[in-house]
Parts: sequence; C-alpha cells; structure tokens
Amino acid sequence: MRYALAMKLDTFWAAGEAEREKVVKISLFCRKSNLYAYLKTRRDGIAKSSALLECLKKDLLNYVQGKKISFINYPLKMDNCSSFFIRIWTLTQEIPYGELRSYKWLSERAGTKGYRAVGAALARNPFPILVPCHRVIKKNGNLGGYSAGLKIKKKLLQVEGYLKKRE
DNA sequence: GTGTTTTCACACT
DNA sequence: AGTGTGAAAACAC
Repeated sequence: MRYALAMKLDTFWAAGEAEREKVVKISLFCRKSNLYAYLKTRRDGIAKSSALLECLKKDLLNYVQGKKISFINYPLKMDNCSSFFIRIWTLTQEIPYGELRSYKWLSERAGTKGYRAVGAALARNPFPILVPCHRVIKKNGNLGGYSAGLKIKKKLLQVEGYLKKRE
C-alpha cells in the first residue's frame, strides 16, 4: 500500500509518499497549484496517510520553524537507484545541520572528479530536506541549483541560519 | 568579469 | 558503442 500526505511548510508546499514504513519520495512546490497538479497525477491507489508520514509532517513543521530536526533516522527507499547516486545521497546526509559543503567537497568525498555528475545526482534527489542537498553549494559561494527551485533552497538556508533574508 | 577545457555518470540514440 | 547534457571547477585571458 502506498500512502501520501501534503502539507504547507511556511512559504512553500510539500508532499510525501511512503510505502511499507519507508519514505519513497518528497516533493516540494513553491505554489499551491503545483502541489495540486502533482497530487492529481497520482491519486489512484494511494491511501491517505500513515504513522510514518504523520511523524514526518510534525518534524518538517518544526524544522521550518527553526528547530534543529535531524531526519537521519527516517528509512528511505533508495533501491533501484544507481549505487553512485546512493553514495552521493548518503554522503549528503552526513552534512550536519547548519553547515555548508561544496559540490567539490562531495566529489572528493565520493572519490571522483566528476563534479557535474555529483550535481546531477543531487538534482535527482528524491528526498529533499531529508537528504539535505540544499547545504551543497558552489565552490565560489554561489548557490548552485535546486530541483524545486532556488527560492526554496534559499528559504531552507534561511531557516538554518545561513542567509539573513533577502532574495 | 567572459570563454575554454576538464571531468564523470546518465539518458538518449 | 557513440553522443549530448548537466545543480561544477579550474584556468586562461
């Protein structure tokens, strides 16, 4: 059975999907209409919610209010993904709350010079926030990209205290 | 600043 | 098996 839950997180929206006590996917949207469109496409065969998702919702709501929540203990469904992607996502999970790392740092950690391949792996991260890819930015200090839009990346960095406000 | 090269995994054909 | 494309980096002007 597959479960889904949608929620408003301060300035943006999120949907979570779970399956057998594992998180399958998190989706972030900057507009409510995008969330609705997304839910519409995957309505059939999805039950309302689950204990795991309710717990996650509570944590996420606390997180966007500035509490130092760790998502490291949430079981994530990463099988059927390439081992390279899994390695990158796992290393990303090790970045502590309140710290930034560069794509280069992640590459070296993964033992590769394929900086852009690392970016591609983060671009397809199915678990934004839980796998804190927003803490990975460019070496020169620019933000790099974000799958759900830079606006949300900025917001998350703001929540964790890197950015004062603005932009 | 801009332009070019290096670098790698992945999705295409 | 070959080609193009990135959420990058380094180096050259």
